[in-house]
Amino acid sequence: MPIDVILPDGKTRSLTDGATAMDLAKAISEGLARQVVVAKVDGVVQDVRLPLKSGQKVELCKADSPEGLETLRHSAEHVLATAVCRLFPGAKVTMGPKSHADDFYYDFDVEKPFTPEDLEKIEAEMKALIAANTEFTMQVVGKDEARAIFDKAGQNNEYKREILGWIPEGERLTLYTDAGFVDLCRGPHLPHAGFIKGVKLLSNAGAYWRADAKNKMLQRVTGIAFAKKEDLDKHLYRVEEAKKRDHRKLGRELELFIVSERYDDHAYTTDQELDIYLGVEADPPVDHMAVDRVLAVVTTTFPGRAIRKTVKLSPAPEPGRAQLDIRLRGAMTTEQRKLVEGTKWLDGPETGAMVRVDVTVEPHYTEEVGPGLVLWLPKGGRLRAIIEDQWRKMHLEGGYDIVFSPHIAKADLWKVSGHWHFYKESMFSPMSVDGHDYVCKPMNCPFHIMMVKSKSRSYREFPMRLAELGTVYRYEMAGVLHGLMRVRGFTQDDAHLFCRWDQVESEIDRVMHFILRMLRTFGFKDFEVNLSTRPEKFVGKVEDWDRTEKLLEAAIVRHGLPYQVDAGGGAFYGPKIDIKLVDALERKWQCSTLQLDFNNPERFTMEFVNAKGEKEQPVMLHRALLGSVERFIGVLIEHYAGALPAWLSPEQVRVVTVSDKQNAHAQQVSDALVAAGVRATFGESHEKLGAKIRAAQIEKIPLMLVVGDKEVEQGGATVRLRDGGKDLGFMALPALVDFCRGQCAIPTVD
RNA sequence: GCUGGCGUAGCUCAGCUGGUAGAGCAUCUGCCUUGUAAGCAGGAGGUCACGGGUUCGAGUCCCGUCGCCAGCUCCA
Repeated sequence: MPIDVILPDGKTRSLTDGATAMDLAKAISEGLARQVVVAKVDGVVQDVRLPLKSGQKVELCKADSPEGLETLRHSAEHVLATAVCRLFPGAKVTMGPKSHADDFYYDFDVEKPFTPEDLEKIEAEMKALIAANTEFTMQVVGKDEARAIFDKAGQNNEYKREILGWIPEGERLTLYTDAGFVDLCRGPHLPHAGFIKGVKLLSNAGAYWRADAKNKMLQRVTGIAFAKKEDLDKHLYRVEEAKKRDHRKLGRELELFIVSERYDDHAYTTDQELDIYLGVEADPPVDHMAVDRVLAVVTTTFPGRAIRKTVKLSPAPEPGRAQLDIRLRGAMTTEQRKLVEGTKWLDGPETGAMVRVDVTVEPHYTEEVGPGLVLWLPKGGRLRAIIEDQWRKMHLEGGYDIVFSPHIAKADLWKVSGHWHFYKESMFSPMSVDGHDYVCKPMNCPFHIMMVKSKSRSYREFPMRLAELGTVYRYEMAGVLHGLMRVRGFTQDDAHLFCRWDQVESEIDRVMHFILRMLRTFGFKDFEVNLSTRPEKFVGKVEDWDRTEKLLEAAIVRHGLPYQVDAGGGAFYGPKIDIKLVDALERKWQCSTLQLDFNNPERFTMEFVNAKGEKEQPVMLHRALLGSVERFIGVLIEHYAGALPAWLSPEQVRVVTVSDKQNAHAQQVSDALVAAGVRATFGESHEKLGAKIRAAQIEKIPLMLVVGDKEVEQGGATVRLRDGGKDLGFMALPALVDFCRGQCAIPTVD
């Protein structure tokens, strides 16, 4: 019996029963059949080898379509696994990623980590498999059959067994085989590997089995594949370009900021106190006994010495075991050092367990601020001040009130909010002040709430919009720190909106508009939005969630932005939208966020008096536009490759002279510009003009004014633009000032 | 925090199987008086991240600590 399928143009086509998408392609034309790599059946990607059913809508996708490219990368991943199995017979194949939208990877369990040379060999083997147009064959089997096939192929390993275990008994599963390598895989795959025209292995790094640090570390090989060689070249070019734009490199070169620079070491002297840090991994009562024992040893070894101790307690690594990590900082004699340094074991009735004690001695202290803490140098400080001034100006115009709160506060505030319980580990250790724990603030919200609570509020006062450039401190794990993008002290451009329910819709809309206006001012044009909805664990009323999720979605639609819904991806306290900006290299950065909060008003028992004279709880919204000022500046630097628009440039105009005969005039030009509000400089130099121009160009100063005898005589300067190296010719002083002011004007966006 | 790699002058980097610390740029001092991306000469700059070990001898080999980089994980 023939079946009828519907093509994208709406026409139907008759095929014999059991016909596949590949059969359909062949029925249309041989040329198409050679190009098609995957089918989209009723909107779902499906392998071209699978049979179609009558009435299905079928779209045939070529390798360069989004669906085709994803399939191609997925297949490249299997070619990678094939190549590794061929070159490293002992390698155990585990798993690749769920999505193949960007790069692909495969994790392997191997004896030794791969070296860069290994990667080259693997890539060469992959290219050979691709050149041979290695076919993928598919079989649909039961679980027992699958086990037998893995055994036969010599690819039965504990990982594959575990993966097989996740599949319900009795379910049919698909296996794909290429060049003798068989793998359990949902598919779909390319007809053959020859469609992969550009492939490159990018890196090799550790990754845990099932992303759990308790599991074995596997070797993850990551690569990228394309349907055209040119696309690969374009991609590699972009990677190179990203490297050149790295804000850490430019930040140093342009003298904007430094992060965790280290300079000299200094030896301690014996009149300085001895600093002891005890990292204790033990369960009570062993922990305290061990600490007491250690401190007893230290006080007898260093009699009369002032000792400052810090103790950090955490649970034992496993029951019955305990470990102490002790760091001693301070001056000491060689004998004292020999007594305390090294690995020791404490035992005996007091501790009740074997306790491993590792003592390290640091005889020097170092000139270093600390990892993830930024020093803004004069030029970066200027940039930051420009951004913050603009931010303040726009907020005051936008109906916000600007507030300030301290950097430290009692930990109680975050106990009230509930964050202490979940995020204590990510806060800087509390400091004890007059018997109370104080912490560096990890967020600004409690302060703003307390400002609202500072007197009884009437419904007439809402909405209240409290904005603050609040620097917060979070103890991020050492491995995640990255330039300005991920730091331990950063400034949120935070604001909290408090309003009545009847104001929520308009407030959401206002914020959306405000976010776009702010980001566009900084020169970003394209945005993507993510809407995160109610997760399984949540606080508040379901109807409030549903209501506000709809309002958020409506606001996104009203502003005509492309968006995705992350169902169940919201924080426990409320739904949110995140706005990603797209930079010059088409990379996406999430900076802005707008979030409902059904938790804090409740926990902080916030209320206001409504029109009927009743107590009512206000609605709270969090929002950030730039996200973190530090990170935003990092994004700006990378977006503009350091060549910031004139209004953001720390130095907007540099006056350069042909010889030092013109110095006096150059200084006058510079002074006139400064008086007109332009950040202009002039500095004497014995270099030739070319060298001065070069220096200004490297410093990425947007405007250069050249002054020679001619310009002195005519009372002006010749203008050169950084961008394009353009020489705009001579301008007399009044026109010159106007021109520079125009070039440096802050862009207006509606 | 975990795995791997790295740490030499302000910056970018040489420094071989262990044998007296180097270059370019920047900085400083002179000379040159200069026309749109590098004039010339000279000087100064380093406990080779820190600590310990092996060795007659360590920038080099080994161990530990700190920091950075890539990835994992995390991101209120």
